[in-house]
Amino acid sequence: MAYQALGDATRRALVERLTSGPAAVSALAAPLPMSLPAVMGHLKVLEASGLVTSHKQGRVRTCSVVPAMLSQAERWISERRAMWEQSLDALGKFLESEGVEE
Amino acid sequence: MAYQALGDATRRALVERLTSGPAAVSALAAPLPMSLPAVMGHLKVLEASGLVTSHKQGRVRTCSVVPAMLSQAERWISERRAMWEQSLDALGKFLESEGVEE
DNA sequence: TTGATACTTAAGTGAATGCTTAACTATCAG
DNA sequence: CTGATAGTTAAGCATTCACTTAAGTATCAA
Repeated sequence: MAYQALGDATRRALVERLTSGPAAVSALAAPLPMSLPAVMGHLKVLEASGLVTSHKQGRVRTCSVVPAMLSQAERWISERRAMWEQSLDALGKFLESEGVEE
Repeated sequence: MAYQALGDATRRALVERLTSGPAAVSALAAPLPMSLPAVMGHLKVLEASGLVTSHKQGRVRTCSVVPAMLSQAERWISERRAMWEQSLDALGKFLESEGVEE
């Protein structure tokens, strides 16, 4: 799932960087305080989760985000939130009964 | 961040269960194929991430989701997706220039 | 062909995770 | 008080993670 992939700060930074356009592996690695193989590992996770694609031309591998996957993660959360809001009445009663502030 | 917390399947199941209303620790643990201390650990992670709150009355600890935190996670993704869509033109040009199918 | 570039693979390490069982502590019911 | 219930803490263990360095492979440029 996408959350596993997005659970790491470095990978979120990679996704964030890629949202402004495709980039080569070394370009992605340059600003990060770690070795290139480490960045490769993160890209592999992102690609396995479907959030990112890449293709190689010559010796350069170019990566880009797959917006459909971001949408999917967004939808999961959105559905849960909607479900929760449906049961806000229950929450209200619960909080009252327990005497919790706010 | 919330993604770290949502990265685990058990914790997503807990959040999902809680979206239909508050529940006690043992009620949450009952359907899960693991020990109660293990579930406690997951709840601690969820609470640390802000996705879940709990309070104890007598010997029962009741847990509930914090919708604001789900919204925050949703917003992060939403913003990234919007940013990406802004640069869809760049992607189009990129794909053309690389001769990628679709 | 020679050297630099861009990535890839492999091996290894330390820390964090996810789990277990066992031993408590704190209610609550009778 | 006594026993059952609800949760908590502690110790230990196997696995996974996020890195590292070192040693490749494949282009490309001259």
